[in-house]
Amino acid sequence: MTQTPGPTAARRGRPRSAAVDRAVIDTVLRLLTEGTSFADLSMENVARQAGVGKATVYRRWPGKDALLLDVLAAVEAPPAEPAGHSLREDLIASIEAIRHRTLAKQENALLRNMLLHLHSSPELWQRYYETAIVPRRRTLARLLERGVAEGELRPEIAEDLELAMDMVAGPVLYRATIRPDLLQDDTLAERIVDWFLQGARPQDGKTPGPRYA
Amino acid sequence: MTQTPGPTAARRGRPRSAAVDRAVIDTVLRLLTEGTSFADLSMENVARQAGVGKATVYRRWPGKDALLLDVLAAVEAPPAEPAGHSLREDLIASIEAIRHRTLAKQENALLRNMLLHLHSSPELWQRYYETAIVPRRRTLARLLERGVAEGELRPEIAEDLELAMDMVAGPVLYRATIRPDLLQDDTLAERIVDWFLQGARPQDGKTPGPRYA
DNA sequence: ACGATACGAGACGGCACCGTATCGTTAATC
DNA sequence: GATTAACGATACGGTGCCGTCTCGTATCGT
Repeated sequence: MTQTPGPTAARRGRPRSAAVDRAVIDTVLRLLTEGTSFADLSMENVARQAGVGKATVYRRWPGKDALLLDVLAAVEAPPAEPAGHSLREDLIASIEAIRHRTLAKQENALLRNMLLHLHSSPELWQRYYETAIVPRRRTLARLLERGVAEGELRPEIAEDLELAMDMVAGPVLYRATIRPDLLQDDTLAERIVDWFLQGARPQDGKTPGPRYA
Repeated sequence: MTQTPGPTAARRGRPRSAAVDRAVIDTVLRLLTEGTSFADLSMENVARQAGVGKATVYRRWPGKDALLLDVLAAVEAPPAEPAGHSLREDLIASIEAIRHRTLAKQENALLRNMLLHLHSSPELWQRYYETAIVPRRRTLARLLERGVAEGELRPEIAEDLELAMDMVAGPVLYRATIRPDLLQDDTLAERIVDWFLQGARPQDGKTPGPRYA
């Protein structure tokens, strides 16, 4: 997998079984979903649970980090791309997608483990970030840019798109990580987006603006 | 510590050294700050680093979890309570406090470790949540309630105070956990609060409201 | 058929940590 | 000064994982 010996050259002998790769990766995902942390994952136990020889695992991956790298690559990128109706509806769909994704045990387990290793394993984090976060974020960015272009959002929003994205996605992601119990609310995405838009639309006439007491 | 044998009864023999408690807890905090995760912390190494006998540690705490419980209790509750000037300024100070706290390595390490064990160690999470999160949250809640009472914020905000708090604190906490690189901006708290207030103030006249395309 | 390679199973030595016990020493109370 | 308990140090047996290696078997190219 990570180190296929011959490229596409006529390889001799018995070929590697693709079923083994799947079995190992599926087992890791299952264990993570069941609450095992990265640290508690052992090559030994993974091999045992997958019904696979330990040497077979080491033949494919030199160690746990390399295996985890492939596990992250295996969680498929989301199709997403709401790109449909009104800005409001698309934003709601986008936030709702985040909410649902982080409610799923597997995604949640991956996220929490990756957050712990954000600093200690930059390579792992990089892979996770680009697989799981960047696509969603790009979708959201395009939505906001379109909103600005069509005059539905204040022009200043385009100047710091990162902040705008965090203003609308931050609340749900905060709950996803710190208060998962408050994530059940089905109307959450809608209420967040409406609130966000209230401060994001062009001001008609008298702008309230920062008022000092 | 967790299990002082005699209450205040005239204890015989050599008394336990308070310096040992501090040395052990300080060592744990140091190791965590240096990047060691909860899982990688071993009683053996903690004792060694603290210059303390292993049995001495076990005399105070039955295991790692009990020790960590006391470590969490040792991070002092913040005085905070801005309670000063305008609503806007108090909100900014409150958000800015969150930003600074999560920029500190020790707080950051604790937060990340706790997030991973949110589900697996509810007792630990409980302690951390009440020590580190609840006080800040209560301050923020009082601020918003006061804002509503004085007519600076829309009355509906009082109906779901949790959501309001997450709307204003979510963005910075999102960055604290997932995008620490975007947390350096000194004007961040101010911009978030102003944006938040723009959607949180009472609407004068024509309310934009949800607009469908 | 035959050589090459992957397979599951598991033995191997080594290592870090677990939690307990045993030293001689130290600092309290009686 | 005798008793009592905590101290640092260190040894103890036990456990789980590491990464390598060797079996006998299965599956491919030639």
